[in-house]
Amino acid sequence: MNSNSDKVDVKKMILEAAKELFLEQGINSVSMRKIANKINYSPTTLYIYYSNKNDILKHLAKEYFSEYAQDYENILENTERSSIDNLIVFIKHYIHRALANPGMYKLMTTLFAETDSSHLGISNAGKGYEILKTLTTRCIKDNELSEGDVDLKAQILWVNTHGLCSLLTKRPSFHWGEVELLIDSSINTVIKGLK
Amino acid sequence: MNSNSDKVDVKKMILEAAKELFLEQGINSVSMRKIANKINYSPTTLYIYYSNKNDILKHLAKEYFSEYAQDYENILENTERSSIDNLIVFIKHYIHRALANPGMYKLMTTLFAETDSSHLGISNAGKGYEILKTLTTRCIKDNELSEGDVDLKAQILWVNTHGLCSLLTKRPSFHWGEVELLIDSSINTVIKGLK
DNA sequence: TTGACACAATTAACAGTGTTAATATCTTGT
DNA sequence: ACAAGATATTAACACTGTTAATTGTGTCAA
Repeated sequence: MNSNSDKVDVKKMILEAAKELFLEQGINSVSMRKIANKINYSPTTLYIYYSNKNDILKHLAKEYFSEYAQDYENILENTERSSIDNLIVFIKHYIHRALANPGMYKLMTTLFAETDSSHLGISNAGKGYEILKTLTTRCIKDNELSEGDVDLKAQILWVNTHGLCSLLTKRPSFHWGEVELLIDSSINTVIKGLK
Repeated sequence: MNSNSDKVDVKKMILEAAKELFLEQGINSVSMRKIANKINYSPTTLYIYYSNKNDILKHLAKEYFSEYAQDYENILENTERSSIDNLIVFIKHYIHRALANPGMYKLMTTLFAETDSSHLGISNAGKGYEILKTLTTRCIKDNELSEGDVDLKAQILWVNTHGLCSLLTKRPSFHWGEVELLIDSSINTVIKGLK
């Protein structure tokens, strides 16, 4: 009785419709009924494929985090660049991914901001930091960064990276100057300080 | 007919009850009815004093931002410390305020993360950056930071400060080492890089 | 004392929310 | 052709933000 009677993957259809609506109207303005309407299904059908609204968000988050996993692997395995250049490439890649998709980035960080976020079960979330740490370790070994607590250095880099993503996506109307200049300068400043 | 028949300020009572509940359960889990129940009023009474739920949030945000306005003024007017020390004091003060009240800080930043946040009308929100810029200007004048674009330098400091607040409040369960060490190191690293 | 008027608070209701239980409708294998 | 299983729907519950209409309450002028 509905128009999408092809043998499409309903589970994926729901995810796509939800993503589109969330980006368009924000999490709280999108109801299960709206998602269902968009794909011409009854609201309760969504509960056959996902246990609840949060579950849909969870799957979207998983998708988002795993989407660039391969890119990260490639950077990790790169041997042509110097270790410090490789670190910078990773950081910039991370930032530009957030800026290219500010809505999704905000959605994900909003998820974490909620009280029950600790039990959200997003495994890939902490992966960014692990890569950062690995790259930092290599820089120290190659004498491109000073000796010292690796975790501390990686966390300082993370703080800077996250700060850039967070502020630039959350406050796009602020009178930033040239955004690319800010990104470059910020990264260079921190790395200079870490040397 | 209700127990709070003293001549208390109902508007303030609502704000306090709302704040308590929001911190306890998160914005979305708190309904107007819950707030009303807490102070033994009918739900619709809230609409006499505030135009809607967002209005309550807005007032809470205003309160939060103006609460420390005097502290900031004091730092600005301090003449005993060197300009660079004064800058550091401000940044640390800002960070520790966020860490002392992570729930409130998360609430405020969640507010900004929503789509309609630009029209939220929080005037004090951008004040932190203005102070940062003033303090940075003084540091440059006193030769404690290198010459160059003041806004760029202030924004780099802001990025770092915000990153610390955001990550430390939003991901308290992460295996940070000694938090104070991270804060100090992070600030020192950026300032060293800016010199 | 009465009446008028403003203020404070309430009841009832609307449309919309997430979610569940019970039911119907299709698809498939035998 | 019929049973079984998967897929989808209808109806309902308790709850949400919010509004309109109504009640009570206190103050002041006549």
